[in-house]
Amino acid sequence: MASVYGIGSILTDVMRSVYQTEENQAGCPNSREHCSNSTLLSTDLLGTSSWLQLDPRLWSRLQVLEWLAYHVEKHKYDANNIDLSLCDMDGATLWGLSGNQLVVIFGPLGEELYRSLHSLNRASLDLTMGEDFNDIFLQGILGEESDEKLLDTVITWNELVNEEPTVDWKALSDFQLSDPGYESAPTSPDSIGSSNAGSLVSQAPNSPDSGGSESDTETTNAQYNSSNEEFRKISLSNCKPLKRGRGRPRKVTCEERTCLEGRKSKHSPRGTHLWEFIRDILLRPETNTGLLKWEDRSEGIFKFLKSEAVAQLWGEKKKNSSMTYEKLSRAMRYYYKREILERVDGRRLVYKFGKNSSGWKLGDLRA
DNA sequence: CCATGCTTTCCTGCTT
DNA sequence: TAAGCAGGAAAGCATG
Repeated sequence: MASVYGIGSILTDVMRSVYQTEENQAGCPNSREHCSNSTLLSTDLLGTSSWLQLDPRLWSRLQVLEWLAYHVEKHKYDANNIDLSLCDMDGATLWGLSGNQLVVIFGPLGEELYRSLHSLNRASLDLTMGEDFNDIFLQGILGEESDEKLLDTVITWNELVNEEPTVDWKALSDFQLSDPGYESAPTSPDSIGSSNAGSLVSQAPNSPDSGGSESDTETTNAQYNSSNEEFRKISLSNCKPLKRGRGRPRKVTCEERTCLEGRKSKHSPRGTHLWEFIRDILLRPETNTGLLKWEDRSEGIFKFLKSEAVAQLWGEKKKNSSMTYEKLSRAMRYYYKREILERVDGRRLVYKFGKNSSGWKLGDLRA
């Protein structure tokens, strides 16, 4: 059993190995830490590391190890509790892991690692994008139960195929990076989905909620959605909603309701609002494939280019296949009163963010 | 259980 | 004529 401080030498070896690999692959890149192994190991571990200055998702494998070593040292954590074979990942992969996954891998230290990772990211993003963006990113980390199941699944699969019980980081990464709650919500086969081709989520008709109110239900979503149409057919025959004059009829049939009942979030933070959904499509070019465009970026004026497609995406997000632009626009009009949106008279499909909206201004993103 | 906020649905009338 | 807009009414649903 290695001593508490044994992690130093163990990680040193791993880091040296990674360092050599990276150096061989990319030469000796730009920074001091890549050019002086001894310097890196002696000083960077504790406090002045290159990882500290970077968004964690941009970390190299080496920087991930630096970061790990720093926390192991800092918390005098027993290195024997860590399977170093699981530490070989870059920052993007690391970022994709949920808190539970980090605990599974790193034991009690996982919690601290998770906090550290995301506080670092918050600090980094605060410099560049503003709080709203941070919230969006952080909200994507909430689907822990399903993540844990996925982790189990991946490990079990590897064991089944007689490999070392290592984690398929690529699979985990793909899942996580495409799963971050609301971040990846806008996915549909004919619009945004193409930009996410290959991800697990992009192939599913729905996507999680930014606020987490749905994010912990994703494990069951695919199951639910795959049988959704069947539920509809069955329910039409024996559980029709009662007729009424005006107002909102039941959206979910009784079977669907039964199916969904186990999916409620225990602690749903604020859900995603429509205006935030719209805003984030506008702000994220990779998901905005001709759906919306800025008419006047500085004034917050934007236009629907594919109104029905946006409505479909909103419907997907809200698990509502009957969403239309007409309904969506009604919700948009309610924002006028709350001054989240302002009217743009005489222009069809054009809206303007109001003073009670946030996160879209260029100043917000830079502040 | 209740109040509240945020939609969602339906509707009528109007405008483009 | 179709599509979109405006806004009232009523209901669903999550949350506190």
